[in-house]
Amino acid sequence: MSSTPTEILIDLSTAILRQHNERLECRLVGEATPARAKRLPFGPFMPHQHRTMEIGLRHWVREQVGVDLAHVEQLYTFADQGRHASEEAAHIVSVGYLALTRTHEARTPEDTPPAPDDGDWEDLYTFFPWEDWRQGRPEMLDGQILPALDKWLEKDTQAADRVRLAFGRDGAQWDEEFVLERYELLYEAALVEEALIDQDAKGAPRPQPVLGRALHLDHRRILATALGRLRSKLKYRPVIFDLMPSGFTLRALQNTTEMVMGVNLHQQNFRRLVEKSGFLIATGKTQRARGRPAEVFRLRHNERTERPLSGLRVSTGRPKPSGK
Amino acid sequence: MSSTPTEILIDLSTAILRQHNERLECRLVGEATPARAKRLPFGPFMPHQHRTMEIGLRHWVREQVGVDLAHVEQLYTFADQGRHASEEAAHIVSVGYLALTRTHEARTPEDTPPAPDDGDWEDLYTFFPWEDWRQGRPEMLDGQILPALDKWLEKDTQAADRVRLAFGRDGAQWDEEFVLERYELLYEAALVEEALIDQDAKGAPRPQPVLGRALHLDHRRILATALGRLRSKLKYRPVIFDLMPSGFTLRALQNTTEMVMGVNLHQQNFRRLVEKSGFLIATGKTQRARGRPAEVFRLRHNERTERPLSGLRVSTGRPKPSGK
DNA sequence: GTAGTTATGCTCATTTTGAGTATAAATAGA
DNA sequence: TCTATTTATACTCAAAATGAGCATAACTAC
Repeated sequence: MSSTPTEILIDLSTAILRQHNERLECRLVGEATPARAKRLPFGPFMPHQHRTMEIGLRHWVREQVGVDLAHVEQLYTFADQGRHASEEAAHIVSVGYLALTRTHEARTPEDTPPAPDDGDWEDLYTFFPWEDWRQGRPEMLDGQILPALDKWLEKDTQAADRVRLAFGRDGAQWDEEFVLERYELLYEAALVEEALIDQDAKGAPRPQPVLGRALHLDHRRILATALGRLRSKLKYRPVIFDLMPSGFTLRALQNTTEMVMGVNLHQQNFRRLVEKSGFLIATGKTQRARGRPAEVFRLRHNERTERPLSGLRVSTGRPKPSGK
Repeated sequence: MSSTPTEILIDLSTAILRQHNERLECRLVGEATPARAKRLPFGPFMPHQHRTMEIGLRHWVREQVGVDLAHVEQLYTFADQGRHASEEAAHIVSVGYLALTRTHEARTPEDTPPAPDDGDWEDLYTFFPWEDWRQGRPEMLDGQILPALDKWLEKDTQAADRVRLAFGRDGAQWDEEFVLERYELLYEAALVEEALIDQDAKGAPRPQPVLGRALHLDHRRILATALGRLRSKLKYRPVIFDLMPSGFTLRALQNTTEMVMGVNLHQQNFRRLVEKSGFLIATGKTQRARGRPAEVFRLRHNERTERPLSGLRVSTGRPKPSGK
């Protein structure tokens, strides 16, 4: 293509998440065709225009995607596009970002519907159905994933311990933060479509179940990194509020937390945790729905800078004592 | 220099840490001259030779630096070299890495001295003296840093809250993980040499105290990121063992932890914590020095893959109840 | 021996956490 | 209007984790 020895392009790919319609949603671009899956919003990094990558990113996200980002965080820089067909022009290094945004809130109950961001937002868990434990342990785990992994392990016995840890078998706990580790294992075991594409561009016969919806190139890997990082970060930094509107009930906060963590939490203890954290201030207003009206809270000082940013130490239950 | 619109080079800079001589040490390269400070070990990323950046990194580290890396972790990708004089040839994006390595252990007490890695290893805290609280709160904080920051805040009052949080004032706790935040503030307030260099290449009169030793370009920023990440990661993943030799006493483990965290820990509680974690197995051997001989432990299964990798939830003390 | 030093064992009061039960305040339908 | 249902909020209680210290063991140095 070019004669320069290493022509490198930097591509900023961003997992933009929001909470909307009782779902954790991710913004996508492009049309899904049989040949090409959708992809994350992206833009090139242009060192001459933007001093830092984050500035560049915020810029084209606002232009192309039309949302204002609350929290922005660099995730990881992937250079091994070689794991995909390297027909692409130059070498592309993609820097993955996680961004959180708030849905616009209706000011009054009768206000315009929540400004249905015209973009293409999809439920995050369509890409990682095995990560959503809110309805209990997903059946696909015991029904499809673990059997298929076991079959794979017969050949590659090396990975047995990684599988055990990532998928919480044999006394190991399911750790909801290991999103990336699980996805990578499924990729290696050729249980996700991206692996099949990479292995063999010509439609080879698909073995095994093909799990979750695919994305362009390694974008699902970036998305997995994003979810894992967000789940992890929730516990020690107050990022959850960047997914919330300015006023919200504790139940809404809990719902959002549960969406992100992929598990259900104990309501009374969640309340205790949040109240003790001191992040919130009651507004005095209430919001009514079906049962008893709920108090509306807002962030203290409208800012997160107030206290030792400890985050919500949400816990997903104590490990059951195994044998011994 | 070149006519291509965006010629980008990727530079892998690595903070390689080890524990040696009762110190937490960092590997440096280059000679310090008045014009140029030392720098972190680095190498270019060559997409044609190495499939992933980490592979490339491990390769040239072994060649040039001559150490085997235990833990390797990508930290952050910095593109704003523009914050430095952009006379440099092309645009350089530097990907920062954190790597941990073990010092070679003498097999018997009379063995060859611990293979004094011929490289240039320096005490990490010469670059961040304010981060070491093992001898108590560093005097330079109240003596130099905070007064200078206050003076700076008179002009830029915006940053007051960031300073409060990062440096733990007005009831905020000192959070040992905020290494980067503190360094960035010192940079912005022009209290570190790198800031003076960037602002004005020609030796302008140095105001203020100049804190800690400087490094090339933004390498001290990478190092700050490394220390912060390591301090944070200790608490939830068992990375500390990648700094330890194969057999060690609990006191040695505690010393290493204290070096990293920059604080002293309660010995008995540390022991309880480690024992409960189940990471270690007593070898039956003991190691004698001055007082009662200490038992030598080693990692379980010689691997970290055993259990829910919870890390050592080291605590640095409960926040003192302030007013109310 | 004896003093000093370090490792290890154990106790104890608090705090945090997981898991309930109980009560309050609304809606929806008979 | 009454009643069942739903949701929010308040409290309780036992178990586990945590912070701090005392006590003892097993050495070295003199």
